[in-house]
Amino acid sequence: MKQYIFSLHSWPRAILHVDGDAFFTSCEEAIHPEFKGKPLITGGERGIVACANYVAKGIGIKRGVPLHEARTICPDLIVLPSDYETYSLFSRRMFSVIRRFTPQVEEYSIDEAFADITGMRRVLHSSYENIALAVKKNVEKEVGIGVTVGLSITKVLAKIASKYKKPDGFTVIDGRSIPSYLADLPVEAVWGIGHATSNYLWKLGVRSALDFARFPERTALRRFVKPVREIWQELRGNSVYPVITDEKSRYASISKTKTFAPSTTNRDYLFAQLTRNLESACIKARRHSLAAQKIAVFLKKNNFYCTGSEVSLNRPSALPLEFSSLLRKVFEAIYEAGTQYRATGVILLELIPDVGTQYCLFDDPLHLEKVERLYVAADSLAKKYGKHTIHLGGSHLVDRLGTGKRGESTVRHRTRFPGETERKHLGFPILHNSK
DNA sequence: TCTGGGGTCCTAGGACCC
DNA sequence: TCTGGGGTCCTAGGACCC
Repeated sequence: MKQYIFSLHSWPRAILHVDGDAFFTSCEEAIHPEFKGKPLITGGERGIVACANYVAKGIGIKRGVPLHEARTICPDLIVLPSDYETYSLFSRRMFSVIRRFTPQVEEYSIDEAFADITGMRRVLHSSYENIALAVKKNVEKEVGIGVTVGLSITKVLAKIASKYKKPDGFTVIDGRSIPSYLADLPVEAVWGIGHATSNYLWKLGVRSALDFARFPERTALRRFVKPVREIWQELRGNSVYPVITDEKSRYASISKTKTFAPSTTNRDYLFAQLTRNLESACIKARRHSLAAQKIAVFLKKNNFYCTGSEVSLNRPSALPLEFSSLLRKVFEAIYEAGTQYRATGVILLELIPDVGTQYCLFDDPLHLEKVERLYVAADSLAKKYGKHTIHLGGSHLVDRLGTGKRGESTVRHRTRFPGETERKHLGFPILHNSK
């Protein structure tokens, strides 16, 4: 068995990386052809450029630029809010076109896919290069957006190929031409090599991707940590990253963070922000029928350092009320009076499908049912009137109305909160309308 | 680069238990 | 009570990516 797997990977694979060109704006142009050829950006709702089309890029409007600056550069700029629902639709269409060529498709992000077409030449009566070209042509024709395609023998090399020329690029890196593509590529431009690693490699005398690929094996195995070792292998043409075909519908985590300007020391304000983070995260979790088994809470200081804590729950949940007294306790443990904080965040972790409530021995099923019904109602109201139509009352109320010990669990070592007292539920929680 | 928001994976080292 | 070793679980946090 082992031998079989090994031999399967011993001949070169053919891997495609398909990358949407200025994806968000391309989707908008597909819907509104009248925008084509004009400077266009999305991100209007956040005040910064999320995506710029190539016309806008040509006059210096890049991702991350503040809107007012972009408008100064180009008064005629067309500014649209990002419409993720629509882009997801285009994304799914792109993936389904690629799937016609091979079932081995990885939905890497909303605008990127990897596809393993190894062994498809005979089936499709075509060379790998022509299959790759056909993928590009078909996506463009059927989805109506431009894509860049890279073809090589590993994922990292396919990524380098698609990056080599864009937009509307098509690059093939076969085994023999690997060195010529890596020679002029700075090592920090390789997928997976960030600041920390490139600094380290710099000290070892590695400058280009080719230096990295040619790094002696003995030293590489000893000096590189696993992720770096794997990239090193991939650059040398040894495929170690599989194309992951699992549906990416399940999140491992859901986070909500909020940065505020100016920063603040105000404890009530910070807690209220955390409460809102928690609610938003839970809304998203419920939308995907997921429940968290763990929650992380953090505060970001002005110097960008975060203090926070992770806590396990004794029962998976996506209902803020069940977390609320826990949230309070974690907050009290990490908050330092007088410290300026610039952001808050909540992360729901270890998400599992929410298959109805699993009651614990000492839970009160009647109460839980009430809480659940409440959120079903809240979610349907949110659908009609928008998020946060209904939310938990002010932070002082949140504390008083905590659901007591239920829903909490053992809080481990560094985040132990002694002196916890059992609190009886005070009746139906008070909610108020934010409008 | 005066730094938004949403994710994933890996690892060192502490806690706890023989 | 002290000492040592080994295994497992878990958290904090680093590093990267889109």
